[in-house]
Amino acid sequence: MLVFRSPVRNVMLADAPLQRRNPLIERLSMFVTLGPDERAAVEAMTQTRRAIESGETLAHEGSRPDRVCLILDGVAYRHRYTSDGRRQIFGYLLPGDLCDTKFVICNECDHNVGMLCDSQIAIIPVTTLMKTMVQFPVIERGLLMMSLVEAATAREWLLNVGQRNAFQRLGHFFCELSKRFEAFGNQGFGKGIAMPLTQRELADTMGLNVVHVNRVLQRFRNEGLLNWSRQHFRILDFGRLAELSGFDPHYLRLDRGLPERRMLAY
Amino acid sequence: MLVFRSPVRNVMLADAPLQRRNPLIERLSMFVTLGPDERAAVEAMTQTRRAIESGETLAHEGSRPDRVCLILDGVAYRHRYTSDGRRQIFGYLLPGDLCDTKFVICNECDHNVGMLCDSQIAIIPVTTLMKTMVQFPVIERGLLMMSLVEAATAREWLLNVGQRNAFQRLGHFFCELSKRFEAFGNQGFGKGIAMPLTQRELADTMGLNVVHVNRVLQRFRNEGLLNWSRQHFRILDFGRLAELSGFDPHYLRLDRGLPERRMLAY
DNA sequence: CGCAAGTTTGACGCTGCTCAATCACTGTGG
DNA sequence: CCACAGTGATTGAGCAGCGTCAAACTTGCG
Repeated sequence: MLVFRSPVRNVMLADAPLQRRNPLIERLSMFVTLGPDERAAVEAMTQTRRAIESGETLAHEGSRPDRVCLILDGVAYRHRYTSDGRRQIFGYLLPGDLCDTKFVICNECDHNVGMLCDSQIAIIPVTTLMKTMVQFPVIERGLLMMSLVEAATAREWLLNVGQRNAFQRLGHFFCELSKRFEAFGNQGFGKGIAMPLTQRELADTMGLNVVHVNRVLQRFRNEGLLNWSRQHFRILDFGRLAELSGFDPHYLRLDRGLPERRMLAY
Repeated sequence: MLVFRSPVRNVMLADAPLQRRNPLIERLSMFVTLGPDERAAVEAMTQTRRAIESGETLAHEGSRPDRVCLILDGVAYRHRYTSDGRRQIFGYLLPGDLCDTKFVICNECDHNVGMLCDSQIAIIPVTTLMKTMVQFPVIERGLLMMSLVEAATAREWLLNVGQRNAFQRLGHFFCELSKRFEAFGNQGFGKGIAMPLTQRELADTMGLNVVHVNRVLQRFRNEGLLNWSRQHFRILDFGRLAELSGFDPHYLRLDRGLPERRMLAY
């Protein structure tokens, strides 16, 4: 079995040094067209970088952060615990995602953001972010779009957990992840995607139990739909998996992204 | 059995004519402090009013609206159907709620908004909304806060559906509704709350089945926690219900609202 | 090598779903 | 005034999807 690191990191390192690519610029370019000034502004805003270890917490429920973090490389996850100790995962942050524009306005974080692997982040002071948004409305619009996609994804997850069975839930989730990675131009896509999740995380994402997740994953394997192993997955028959699980990528709004990205690639 | 109409309509009609109260002003005042000019602007923005019947659709999935609707009186609900015909309800819009600021930016509606009873709405052209937000940043901030609370509520629902059993889900939902109504100063609160829902809607909200919802409602009744009958409910023991269902109202951000509202009450 | 974390398996049972019938209430038309 | 239909609530029987518990196994790592 092929072993590789975070696919995103892979791309970054293989194609160009981390310093040369800015995932936030790429992400914003999926929704808006950035001019040279705007790119420079995003670049400037994301200069303060920092390594962060797996398991560390980027944002604590109840805290009042004065900065926003950008995932440059790695994966984070939003989550919260119930009073009786059950965990629900609300979403995963991939490179280019921000954590969290909203706390700035709300003044208070209402859930936790933890790291799933050793990662690189950029730290953006709130004041800098604000100034940049005021000066470049296009950037503001792009950030707004990003948060709207996140909200749409949250609705999709609610529908997923509320209305679909375990098989469909997991299928839908993997389709979504796969599309998101694809949109970043992940080179390793054909061979599989690395995602630092355990079956525990999958369970807490889908409102299921670890044992049952395990059994559904086996069914995926037996039916030739998907292989999950050692935090790597590979969808073998995307069309069928999408159909069986009712997946429609529209809510991710990746459609506009593709031509844009092609333009960015020179 | 006491019979009354929509409690909100009730309050409106009993306390002051609809024209005298603007639910959007009240709602914004929960998050920001509006000056006389800003109130006037909100007032001006919401002049175009219209009656709308139960069952009508305010927004269609896939449509590209050029206006935003404000619920003045009545209840709407956001929902979407899966490809196999199951419905998930994403949220309920009460007087003061907007449907939908986000579509403006996204340019496309990703779910439906339907009316649960005969209602009154105000129609705000997007251009007017934009101008008002630019001219009065406080209003923009208030609207942003409103959409953040909605996003936080969506997360709470995901946790609810993903991690809690049927009893807790329903209990949590009723606690939330009750708190939201309470925040509007609903006079009939002590006697019960009218909410134009069938058990079918409750089921599609909670990711449950109608039959099971019915049985849980009976259990609430038998345990002296809550009465639900003919689209009216009355929580008999809020404290216990909240505890049993793990409800913590923090995510609704009503805390700031209370002193504000008191000031508004003269 | 030995430990810790994660995965896999089996047995068992409960929560919640399906199907189907009945009841209660409301509005309609004759 | 009553018959009737439609909608929603309620009930029962039966069962399956998924959860719980517990143990074994596998993998990675110091």
